[in-house]
Amino acid sequence: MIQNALNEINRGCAEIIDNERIEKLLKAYYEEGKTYTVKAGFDPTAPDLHLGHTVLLQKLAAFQKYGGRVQFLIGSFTAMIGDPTGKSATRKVLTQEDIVKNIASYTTQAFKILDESKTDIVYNNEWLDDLGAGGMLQLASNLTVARMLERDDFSKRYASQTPIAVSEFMYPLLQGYDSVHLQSDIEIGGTDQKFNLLMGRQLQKAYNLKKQQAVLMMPILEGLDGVQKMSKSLGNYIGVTDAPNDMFGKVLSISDTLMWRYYELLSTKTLEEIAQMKTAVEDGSLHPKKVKEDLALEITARFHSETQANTAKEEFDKVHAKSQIPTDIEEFSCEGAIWIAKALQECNIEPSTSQARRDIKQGGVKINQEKVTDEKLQLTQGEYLLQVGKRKFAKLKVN
RNA sequence: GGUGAGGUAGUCAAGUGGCCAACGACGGCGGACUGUAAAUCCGCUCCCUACGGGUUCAUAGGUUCGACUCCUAUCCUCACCA
Repeated sequence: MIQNALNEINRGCAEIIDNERIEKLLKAYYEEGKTYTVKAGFDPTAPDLHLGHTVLLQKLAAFQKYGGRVQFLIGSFTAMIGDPTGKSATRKVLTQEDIVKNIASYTTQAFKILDESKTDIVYNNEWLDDLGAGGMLQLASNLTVARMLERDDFSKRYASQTPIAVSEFMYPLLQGYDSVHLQSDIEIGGTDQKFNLLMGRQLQKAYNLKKQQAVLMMPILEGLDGVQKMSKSLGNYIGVTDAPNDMFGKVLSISDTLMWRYYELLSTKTLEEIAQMKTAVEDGSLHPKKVKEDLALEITARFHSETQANTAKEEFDKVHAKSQIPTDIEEFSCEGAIWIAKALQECNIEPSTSQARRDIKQGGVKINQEKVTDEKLQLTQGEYLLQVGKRKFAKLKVN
């Protein structure tokens, strides 16, 4: 039993510090029914979660299955500083209203994965506000500037003379202090958080807590391109709130190699099942397309519903595999005859008439499934199905 | 504060008086192919009812028949020195 739980908890992890502690906690749960706390911090700087965040959430959910109580920590205080991790410039500071708004949409999204009854949402301003200047100084005395500058992102910024606000130095300390206050047993975060996570251990010791938290680090999920980390600013993300069709399509667009990584970090399938699929694909008995479809279905169903996921699949097959027309097409209408290039522009499927002409010349424009060859074509009264390329559609009614 | 270099299309980056709507790369778009929105190959890539016209190379003026290219001023960026 314990071994099972351990396996599931270890799955996909990049690094675990103090695995023994985790084992002991699990043992105490199975033998004495004692629960323990697992802390994860979330920075309410953006309102939307993407699959990269859900890697952590799913790990938290795994802990919940085995006696863990999640401390879902909202960095309501620290958001005002901005985490310097991986950043090359001082971050913009958020206003209180922004933070409140972000938190609300954040938690609803998170509870699609987490068990709400085993989760405590905590806000770090509740105790950090009261820390006071004295407490702050005491806290800061636990760390030397030299150690702080050892951090890659800080030293790079320092070397390149990019400004570092002193307040940013406080960030890891405050995050670590959260662990002191909450007396967390385990903290999890991304590998890029290593410094901050270890600070929790160091501070717990400094503040004479009996046990130091174990630290579990998850790898950073690659984005759709398979190279850079998934992030909104890079545009290579799958958002938790993405429409079913988009979500399904985005998963299918990843490469076959990346697909296995997503399986490991995002799927609820067991590692054995995944290994079996992998062998089957390698010896040719299973088609990789099928495997990827299953993944897309699983992920889409998690955030929407099984029915919606299946609809999305059908829709995808229809449009891409069989090059048929999608179900929902935006409709436009206009008065009087209209020039084809102008019509495409009006329907927002071409940015300019020049681009429209080019695409017509190249045979990329279709009306009612028929290729358009005449770039001077006038559309007279009637209804038309306009198409540019394989996936831009519009319906136009000419009155 | 001083000195030097530079600002060119979505990005990077050529072009140093007419051959420039401006080489090239990436990206993007279209086509072929494919299980795929991957890879590969081909084409396109400022706007305009368009074999022609219009507006571009930080901004504003100027020189010239003609300027992205020369001059002047302004704004911004970067490097070195202090």
